[in-house]
Amino acid sequence: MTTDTLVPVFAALGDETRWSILAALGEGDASASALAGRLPVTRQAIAKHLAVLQEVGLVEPIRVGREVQYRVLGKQLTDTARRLDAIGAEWDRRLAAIKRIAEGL
Amino acid sequence: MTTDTLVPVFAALGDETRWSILAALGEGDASASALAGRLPVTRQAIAKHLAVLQEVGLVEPIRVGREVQYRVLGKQLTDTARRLDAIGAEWDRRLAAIKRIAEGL
DNA sequence: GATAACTGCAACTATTTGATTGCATTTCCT
DNA sequence: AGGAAATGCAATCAAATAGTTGCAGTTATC
Repeated sequence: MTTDTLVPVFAALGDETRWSILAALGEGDASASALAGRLPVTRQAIAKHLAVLQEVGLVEPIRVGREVQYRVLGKQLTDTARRLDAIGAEWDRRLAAIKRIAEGL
Repeated sequence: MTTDTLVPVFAALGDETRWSILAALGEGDASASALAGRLPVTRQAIAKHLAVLQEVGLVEPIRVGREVQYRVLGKQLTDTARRLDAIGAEWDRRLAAIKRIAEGL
């Protein structure tokens, strides 16, 4: 289990604007144009963010006639959460082991 | 529950070099100089990364004589994981509700 | 007390990236 | 068919950031 696939997901999640997009999509699917109506950035900026989010599997495009709606994918978030939790627990486990050895037990 | 405090943590985690620092620290506390011996970047670059990681609570400085050792904090990672999991689950819950309404149930 | 090792600060560079404007293209609807 | 609304692509700009070098300040150790 490497962090190769994990890091780009965090990079994607490390931007406020992308979170506001995700938050909006969390209330229902929407197109880039529709999102541009609600957020203080241009449609093109939103389109780029959506491309980033799609790249890391946080969002999925759905063609509906002439527009492309985007759906947020909770699974990717919960999967990422599980991996993070495992890594954090592993750190604490190892450091506790080192401490035990240092105390000569 | 806002994402204000969450986003900087992700921004910090969205960099490969910082992960290699975290991975090294996961095997035991170390100073910036010690880390510079193992990683292909300068001590000063590592110092900057450690400052970022400390800022978001992923790492903690421990003064030991003339050097400053850093310890990785698994709790911050597991806490972040819980919040992520909750958000992802909420998205799926809402979208399922919308789908039910759309189907007229 | 001198020297060596470690940390801290500052200036600078190059790359990345978030955001914009402008235009071309596709697709629906009357 | 023609107009309106949506997406796609390209060039450009400014700010953020990862990285470097150089030097000053601290703290052990001999």
